[in-house]
Formats: sequence, C-alpha cells, structure tokens
Amino acid sequence: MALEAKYNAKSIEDKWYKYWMDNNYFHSEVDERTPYTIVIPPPNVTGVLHMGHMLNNTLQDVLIRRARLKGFNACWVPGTDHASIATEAKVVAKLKADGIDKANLSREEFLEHAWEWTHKHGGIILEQLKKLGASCDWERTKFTMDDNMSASVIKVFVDLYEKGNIYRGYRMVNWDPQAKTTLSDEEVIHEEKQGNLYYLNYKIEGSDETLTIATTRPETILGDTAICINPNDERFTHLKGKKAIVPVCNRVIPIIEDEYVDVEFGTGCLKVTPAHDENDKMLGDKHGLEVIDILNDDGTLNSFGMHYEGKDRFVVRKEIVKELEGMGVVLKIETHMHKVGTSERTGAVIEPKLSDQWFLKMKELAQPALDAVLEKDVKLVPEKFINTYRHWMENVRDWNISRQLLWGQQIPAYFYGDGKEDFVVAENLEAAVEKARTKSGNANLTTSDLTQDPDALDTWFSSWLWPISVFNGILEPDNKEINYYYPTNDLVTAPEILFFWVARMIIAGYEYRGEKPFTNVYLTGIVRDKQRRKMSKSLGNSPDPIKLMDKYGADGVRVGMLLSSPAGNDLMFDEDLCKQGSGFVNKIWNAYRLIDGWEVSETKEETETAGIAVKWYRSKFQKTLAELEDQYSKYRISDALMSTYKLIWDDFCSWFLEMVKPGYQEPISAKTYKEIISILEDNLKVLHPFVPFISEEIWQHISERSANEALIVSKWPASEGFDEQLNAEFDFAAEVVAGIRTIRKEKNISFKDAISMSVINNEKASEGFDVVISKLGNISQLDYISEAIDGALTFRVKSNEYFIPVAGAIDVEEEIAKLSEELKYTEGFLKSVQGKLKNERFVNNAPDQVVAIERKKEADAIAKIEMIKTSLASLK
RNA sequence: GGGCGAUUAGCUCAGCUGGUUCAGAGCACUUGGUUUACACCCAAGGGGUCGGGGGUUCGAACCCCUCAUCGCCCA
Repeated sequence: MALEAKYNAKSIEDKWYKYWMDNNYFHSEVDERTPYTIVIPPPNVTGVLHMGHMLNNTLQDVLIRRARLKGFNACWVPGTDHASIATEAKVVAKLKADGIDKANLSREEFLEHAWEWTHKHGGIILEQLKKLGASCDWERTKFTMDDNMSASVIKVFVDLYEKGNIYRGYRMVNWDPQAKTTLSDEEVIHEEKQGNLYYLNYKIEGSDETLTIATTRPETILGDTAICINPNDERFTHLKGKKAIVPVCNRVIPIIEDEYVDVEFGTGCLKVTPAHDENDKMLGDKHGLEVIDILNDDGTLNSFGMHYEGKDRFVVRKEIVKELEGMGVVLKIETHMHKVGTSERTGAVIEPKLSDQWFLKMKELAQPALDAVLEKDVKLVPEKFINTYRHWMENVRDWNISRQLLWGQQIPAYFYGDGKEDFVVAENLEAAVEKARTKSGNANLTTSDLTQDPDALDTWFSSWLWPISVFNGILEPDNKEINYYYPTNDLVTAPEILFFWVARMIIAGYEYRGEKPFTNVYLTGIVRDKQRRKMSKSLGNSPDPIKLMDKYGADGVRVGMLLSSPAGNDLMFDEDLCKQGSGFVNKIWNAYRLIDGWEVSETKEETETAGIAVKWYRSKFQKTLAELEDQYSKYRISDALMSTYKLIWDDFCSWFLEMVKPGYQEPISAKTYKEIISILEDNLKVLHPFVPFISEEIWQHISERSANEALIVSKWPASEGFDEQLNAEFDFAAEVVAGIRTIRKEKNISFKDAISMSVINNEKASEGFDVVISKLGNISQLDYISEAIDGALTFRVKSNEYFIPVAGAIDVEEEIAKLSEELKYTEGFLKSVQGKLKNERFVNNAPDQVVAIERKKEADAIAKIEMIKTSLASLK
C-alpha cells in the first residue's frame, strides 16, 4: 500500500477514532491494575465546544493517553451538567418564540419542555470532543440530572440539613432581575463602571436648613428610611436627633449616628436604604429601621415607586434625576468610577435583595479542604494559586444554594404550615409526611397538606459531588467502583472556577469520602485572542473549533493549543499555532514516507555511519525520554511537547535520517532498516499523546497489527539511561558539520561538490563520528595533521582547527580579519576569567567545582589563543 | 480599599537551590538553497543593560528595599 504524498487528516482521523471505539480501548473496568482516573469538568449540556474546552480537553487527553501507555487502568469519565440558569433561560426564550409564557406553565409542563430541549441539544459538545480525539470512557457518560446523580444531590442536602449545616435564612442576596433568581457570591462579577455621584439636598424637618447626601443610585431614595452621620463629625453635630424629609415622597426619616459612616467619602451624610444595600441593611438592623423594598423581581419599581411604578430601575434613575433637578434639590453631579456587580450568566446588574434562601455553612466544612491544599495533599499546579485558594477558604462565606428556578433538583423541604419553621427536610414526600407529623405533633397530616419548596438547587451543588457521584459513591458509598477509582488522579480546569467548583469538590470529598477527590489540580490559562481579549461569543473573536479541526486536522489543532500554554498562564491563541501544528504532522508524515520508500536489502551490510547513528539516536532518545518524565511529572505539558517536537524534527529528521539515508537509488541494509523501524516505533509512542491520529496511522502502516497491538494500548518506552559521553561527541561533530556548511555558504561551494578537509585535533576529539562528519559535510577525505595548511579556508571548534583547501586563492585579508575577531573575543573572555581567578575571595569562597570550571575555561582559552596566533602568523 | 502575581529578543514564553544549561526556546525576521521525504522544506545568520534605581555578595535575571507599569482574586 503506497503512501499518499499528502497526509489526509480528516479521513484518517475518522477512521482511527472509529477503530478505537469499536475496540473499546477507552473503556475501563475495575481490575488488578493501578487506576488512573480523570473526571471531566462537565460542560453545560446545551453548550457547544469553544476554545477553552479545546485546550482543557486536549490536556486531559494527553494525560490519559500517556497513562494508558504507561500501563495504568486509565479511566476518563465524561459528562455534562444541567447549568440551570443558562439552560432555563434558553428554554424560556424558546417557549417565548413559540408564544408560550413560562408563567402559564406548571412545573411539570415546564420541565417537560426543558427535558425535550436537553435531549435535542444536549450532548452535542460531547460529540464534538470525539473529533478532537478525546479518549473518554463514553459508556460512563453522566449528566448531573440523571436519576442517580439527582438522588445523590437530594441525599446530601438532607444529610447536611440534619447535621445542621444547611439552614434557611432571611438575608441580603444577589438578585439577577433578568433570570429572576438569586446567585451565589461567586456568580457575581464586579466590574468597574463609570457612573455618577449625585449630591442631593434633603430638607430638615422644622427648619429651612438642608443636608446633602451623595448617592450613586438616586432612584433608591424612595426606599430611604434614615440618614446616618458619624457622631465624631463636628460638621453635623447640629443635626443630632433631628429628622430629614426625603424629596419626592416626602417621607420623614430619622437622622441616626454611627461610626460606620466614612467622613471622607461624599458629604459625610449617608442615606440609608436597608432593602437595597447590604451595609445599609446592617445599619438598619442595628438601629431598628424600617425596611422599604421598592423593587419588583424584574427590576421595575413597585408601588413604593409611586408615579414610577412599573418602570425599570435604570429608566427611573434618569427620570427621577430630572424631577429632582426640577425641584432644585440636585446640588451637583460628579462622574464616579465604582464597582458594579453583574450576573456571570446574564450580565444583568445585580440587585441586592432581602429574601428567604437556603444556605450552607461553610466555615467548618472548609477546614479539611483548606488543610489538604496547604499540606499539599491536594497539589495545585501552578502553586501560585495556593495563596488565592487559602485567602478564599479562610474568609469563606456561607453558600446560598437555592435558586428561583425550575430546572434543577427541587429543594427537598416540605412546608406544612404558615410559620417560618413549619417545614421538614426529607428525601421524598412519604418520608416528609412522617417527619412533619412528628415535628408538628399533628398525626393527621397527609401528603396533600405538604407543599414542597418551589426553588431548585444551585447547579454547583450537583457538580461539587461529581468525582464521587459519577461512581455512585453517595448512594452506595462502599461500591467497588468508587473504592477503586476514587480518589481520582488529576483534575484539569480553569482557574475561574477554583472556588465555584474545585474548592467545593474538595470540601465534599472530605465530607463524604473522608478523602481528597483528586491529587493534582492542573489549572489552565484562559484562551485569549492576540489582543489579549478573552474569547467570547459576544465579541465574536473565537474561531469555531470544528472549522479549525477541518482545516488543520485534530492533531494539528491539539499541537497548536499546547504549543504556548504553560500552566496557569493565559494562552494568546493565534491560528498560526495550528498551522505550526499541522506543519509538524506533515513533517512526521514525510519522514515516514522517506523510510517507507526505501528498498531493503538482506545482503547489504550496515554502514559504519548508520551504526553510529543508531547508537547515538538511541542514547539521545533516552535523554529526551528522561526529560519528558520530568516535564510530565511537573505538568509542564507544553515543555514536554516542545522536547518531543525537537526530538522528532531536529534529532530524528534533520540528523538521524540524514545519517542513515542510503545513497541515491541504493537499498538500505535490512539490519539498519529494522533498527530504524524500532526507533520510529519508540518515537510514535512518545508522540501519541499529542498527535494520536497520525501516530496510530503510521504505527498500523508499519505492519499488520492485531487489535491488542494498537499503538493506543502499547507500552511507553522503557527508561534505560543514556550515554552522556556519546551525546557530547555527537554535539561536537554537529558543530563541525555546521562549520563546514558555513564555509560552503560563505564561499559558494555547492553541497554537491565533495571537498577534503584536514584537522589539527588539539581537543583530542573522538574519531567515532568522522564518518558522520564526512557524510553530512560531503567530505571526500578527512586527514589528521599537526601543522597548519597554508592557503586553506579554516574554521575552529573549541581549540580544534579545520582546514579546507580550495582551488584558487583565498582572501587573506578576510581570513586575517576573521581570525583577529575571534582572537579579540577569546582574549577578552580570558581576561574576565583570569580576573575572577585572581580574586582571592572568589577562590577561597566559591565551591571547588566552580573554581575548577573557571580554571578549565582559562586553559581552553589559552589553548585557543595559541592556535589562532599560530594561524595568523602563518598568514602574514 | 485588602491580598496575590508578573515585567527577559519583534511576539509568546523557559530560566529549578545565586556560580557551565546563563543570557535560552519556539515563532517571526535576514541571507543562501529546484541535494533522490517534506517550500507545511533545508542550511546559515542577526537580534536582549533580563522594567528603572539602590542594596547584600567574591559573584545577581535569580535574594532584599524602592519606584513604575500591567494582570488576577477578594471586598
């Protein structure tokens, strides 16, 4: 079967992915081997693949494929989460387009639509991951709303409630008026925005005097219930005990005193609106103020908004300023930069709102999870995130886990009366009735007397159990899968969700398994465009990953993603990186085409050059293999890729293949060929995690392989150590070859013309690589001499001098200039080294080894200077 | 406002315990090349006061102080 001249990524990638699937290589079952487990960070079920997923999942696939090659029982569990806010918003929008209003649907009807939507759009992203080559165990695919997964969530909720960790509280929460739900603190993004600071005059009751307050939100004056001054602020002592009148609504409110007020900010008079600001709420509680909520759930004003009722808060802001200006109470308006909380999901400006919500107490639960990271039982990569993690965990706040949504697990709290405490928490209605009877003392309660809390749980309250629940470890804590696969090995995710998800998984791990959920957390960077903007749908600056893979092949894109993404640093994505990736794939392909095209001769002897080439490459390979082990162990995946890239491109293609390449139309010896194939196979193994498709294609083309001989399930090359001396000899020889090439270039000597060369071997360099030098330099004859040759071109490697006699006169002036330049440099170098050695404090204080190195440098430099001077003398 | 981190070649970044991995890599750039796998190629080459200033040390990209700029997290 002849090889196609052009590598056809698309058909080859489809072919091998299907082959891998057909042979079930991705599937893992509990067995006697050591497991190596990764759980995927579940993407949104209705989402589509973006560049962040590409990076993230390429990394996971590299890790899992290498683990598989290393003989671990590799298990990568895929799945999706239900993303309640985002999905519900999409379903609501779809219903609206169909002329259906969510408000007119029952919970059951709405959920039916939501499931329909999920089945229709869900899982697209998982199909897309297959294109990338993701070797997930698809039989284990999970969804956070699967029956078992939901049952796990409910069980955990009940358990935590019974332990006293979950409570219901009337608190100031983050309200998203667009999604009409609360958000946890972590879901609020604080953005610096340009706003205004409005200075408003309030009349003081029973006087003509006014006081001035400064506010960024003039529309909230309708909810004001006090003015607060600092008791130490002498400017306002005369206001103590008086009352102020709120403009527009003419409400009379007390002037209270509290040291909380910052005398520096604004005017030193603070308007207090307990319903709409967390700090004001605190003041309100302390001073027993009235709470007036002026907003509806959708961010419009309610009846307290008077003539603004029904209008949006931002519209009212503009209109009320006009009204206030008309009344002459606006003193001035300053522009003002301030942080505004916005919804992570909808982008809407968050409204602080008082309401009844469910909270999880975090302080105690967080302690083991904090210790685990500080003691490096759970390792964060890179370590710089440990500080961030610690800071968050030490100041952790209670987690608001309820959401005013339908799509998600409904909170298992059942109300049987009107009192605030008239509820029970139970796994199902039947159990709830039992508990309600006991708690209320009313034995006649029936299921119809109970009403379940309409709210759903935060999606993260599902995903924090993910590493446990995917193995059913909540419902059956002692099943063989959870005991085998848990704790998992690596988690690969974005730093953005360190708190949302990673920290909470660690918390859940210790609470429900008494053990960490994973050993290593590899935090990737954020994929940005060349202008450092985060890639996003709204900016339209993100390439379509599927199109990228069509254009450059999945292997090419994988390499492109990894080329420049050190852990924790953002990746400035550039399509050129994928081009470079596909260039690499092309290089691998053509190297194989070369080898595959050789005619093999059983009778031909192995050449001396090929013999040394094989010996050297094996040693070089081992050296790189050791580097790879080190890089993988530190999760320096892009370094590992670069080491592999250079091994293949430079060492294998540019040096090794050129060394073993037979002459034109000559066959290659069977012995050499066998060695080359064996070397190639080792190359393919270290390439496989990065470029799984082309490596499998070549592997399978080399010879017929049975199903259990596929590359994906082969064995990672064994570490056998390497010959440092041999590698150094090669490096020296390579410098000589480079010297010859430079001379050829400078003197326009075609590579086709063989030349002879002589050497004064001051370095006593090994002659082992002479055949290599001769072949790669096209040297017809290589002589060892002791006296310089007049009228020859020269170059030097260390203190060795090489002479290439050429027909015709050489440019003596040019040679002298070149030598003088080298002399000057070397003398300067010698001077600096001797300066060091003359310094007694250096000689006395520096380690012996360092001093010895400097003495060696000195000796080498002196030898080289001698040689150059001799050459110069002979030229003059 | 509090905390964390960064600043090294045109770009993206390595540089571990202060000294041979010490000023590096890849890309880009320049020059030359139709050598029997590859122009998605081959070969050679240029390019950096390691953000500024000060200090410690025999010795600093690396440690300390300070200033500047940028980024992230949390209020």
